[in-house]
Amino acid sequence: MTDPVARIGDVARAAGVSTATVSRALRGLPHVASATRQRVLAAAADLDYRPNLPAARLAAGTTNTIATAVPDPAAWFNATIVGALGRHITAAGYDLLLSGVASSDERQRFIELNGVRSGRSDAVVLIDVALDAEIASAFVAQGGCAVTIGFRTPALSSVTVDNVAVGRSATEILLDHDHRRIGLLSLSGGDSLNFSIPSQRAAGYAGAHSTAGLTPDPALTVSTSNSWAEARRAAHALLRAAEPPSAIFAMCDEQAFGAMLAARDLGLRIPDDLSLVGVDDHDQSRLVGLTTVRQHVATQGAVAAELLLQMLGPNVGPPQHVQLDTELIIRDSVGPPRID
Amino acid sequence: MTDPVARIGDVARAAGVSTATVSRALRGLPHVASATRQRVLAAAADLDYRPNLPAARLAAGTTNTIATAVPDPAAWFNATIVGALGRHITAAGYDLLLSGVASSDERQRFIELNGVRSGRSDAVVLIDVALDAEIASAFVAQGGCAVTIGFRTPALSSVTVDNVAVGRSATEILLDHDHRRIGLLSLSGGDSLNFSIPSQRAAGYAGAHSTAGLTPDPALTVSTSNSWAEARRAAHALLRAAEPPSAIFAMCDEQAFGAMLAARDLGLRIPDDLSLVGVDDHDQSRLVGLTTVRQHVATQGAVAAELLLQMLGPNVGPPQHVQLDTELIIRDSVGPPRID
DNA sequence: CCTCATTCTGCAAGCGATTGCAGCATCTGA
DNA sequence: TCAGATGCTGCAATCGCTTGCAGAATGAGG
Repeated sequence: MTDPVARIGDVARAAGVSTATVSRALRGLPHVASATRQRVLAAAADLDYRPNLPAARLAAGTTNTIATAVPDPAAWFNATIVGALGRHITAAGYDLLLSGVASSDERQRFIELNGVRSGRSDAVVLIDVALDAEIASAFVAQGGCAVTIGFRTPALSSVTVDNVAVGRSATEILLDHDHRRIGLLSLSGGDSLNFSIPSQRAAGYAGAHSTAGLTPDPALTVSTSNSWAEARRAAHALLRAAEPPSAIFAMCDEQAFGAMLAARDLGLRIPDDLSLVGVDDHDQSRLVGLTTVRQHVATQGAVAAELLLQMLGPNVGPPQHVQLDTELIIRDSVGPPRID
Repeated sequence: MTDPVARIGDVARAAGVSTATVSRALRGLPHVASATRQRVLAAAADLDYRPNLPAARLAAGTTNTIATAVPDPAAWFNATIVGALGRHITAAGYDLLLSGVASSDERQRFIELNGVRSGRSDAVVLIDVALDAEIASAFVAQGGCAVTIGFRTPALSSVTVDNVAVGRSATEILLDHDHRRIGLLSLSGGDSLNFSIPSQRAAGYAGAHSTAGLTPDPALTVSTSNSWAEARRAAHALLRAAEPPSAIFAMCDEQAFGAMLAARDLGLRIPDDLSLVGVDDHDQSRLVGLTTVRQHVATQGAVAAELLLQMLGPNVGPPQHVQLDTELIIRDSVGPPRID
């Protein structure tokens, strides 16, 4: 059962060289005669040798692993980013470690666990899991390497979108259609992950209002998770209030889907009885004709990977912050308010 | 910058004990006096000590890591499973390594990379990435530990659903509504990952037909990926054929969404002009009123985690195969065929 | 033919934990 | 008070690979 697996020494013996040479040959390092390299490769193949990773990592002091913290790995947005991120870093020879980080305790734990000191990972990417500037600085001071997606901390590289612009343009299209009571389905991020996106989009929402000389009714704002079921309940409540909104801005498409369900429950047609704008441009948004502010999600993962690989490369620079464009995608969920 | 990080030796010195004792104390092993343990914990906290993982793994010969192979981590089904899986194994103190495995080459590479010998992971879970029985046996012969989700190989533990029953019940409801030309949107799995699910569901589709004394028209079957865009094109073609189907059975809800789009493109109403059944019970299915065969996706991940942890425990048994129930969820996408 | 530069290659010292075994206290019961 | 348990600790050997340094071999130039 536990057959003796080949070690580097066995390969060395078989090839008639030292372990040092085997190590170099197998990793394609220079200073190995090509004849020798061939011999080593043949011996390794012959013995079906696999280097032992922990040993290599211990000796080399590097892990070739990138750890990701994700509030909810099953959410479309996160899954899409992780997919893109994984594809890129895997191509570069890194492993992807995935951690669900749903609470600030878990976030704290994640940071501690993945400091350079533990040798668990070479770098870290944080998705939507905002960090105190202080913790971030401490992290890099210890040699930590990180990029954040969805929020920005000076000390860390980041990839973001302009979330106040997102909130603004979503609100504006509604305003432009003469809506005056616009509900806001805000996003609650886990418990207290300092989730900054909702407040920024809300700022855009408020900004658009004030530009139009209006003040939004605070009663029209409710927070829910990105689950459509929860959003549905919230929208339901909103729509059955004494003075219901004629339109809803949902901070993510999944919430908008929930709002659609609520509208259907109440016999409201979209956009005749209720206008709706979301954010993300979820795969399914097109299906249901949802007008939304698209952010290029997979691209965010790809860019993050790029930043990471760059940081892990030979010449490190200061943290970089890239902000991606967003665009309003007009479909069929926005129209003029119904005239009663 | 590279401040001297604390090693186990530093903690030992600070606590006035040996590294052996520190190691035991920190891991909660027995045979440590509680006073000593306190002293060690205090010293460790004081120095902000983190064990070096590669070193620990090398010495202990165990990695506390589980590697997952997933064809497409961004797909809803996979993301949901990974989320559930991750939650459970993280709770048990394991790390989750995620690998996208889109081709059979990558699958092969994944297996090689994650054999016990490499010390990359303690166990492996394969999602929808079927394996030759031979490779599977070789894997366990070398001490590999694995559970598969979505397909079954004798040598490995597995969690599955009865996919022919799935195909059968989806088809039956259509047949029961007097549909006689039922289109089949089949799933093509990457290139050649031996993706067995489509053929099983297709068998159920054929079986239901023959039970009813019918033979399905092969021209009504088309394969696409699970992208709704691709499914949309395929359904489009199907519906514009000379003799279009009056109903479509889509092997996953995402495909069904694509079919819905196609129907809309062509001005067909559901279920008046076209009936539709999917599989999965995707989050959004409810939103669009899709009748579907639900499989409990998150549960599959949870059960897989359970099997894994059990296999990694002290007493290993033979591989276990658990098959989860499915259920037909009736919504609004199935009706009688239109009478021309 | 000699010297110097240029490649290769091997030696051996780490990397930072874990753990079997032996040794020393302390405790128990007679 | 003494023998035998029992409970804590420490010693030191490992785990398997990487890498700085020095030595050997080869080639080029004069």
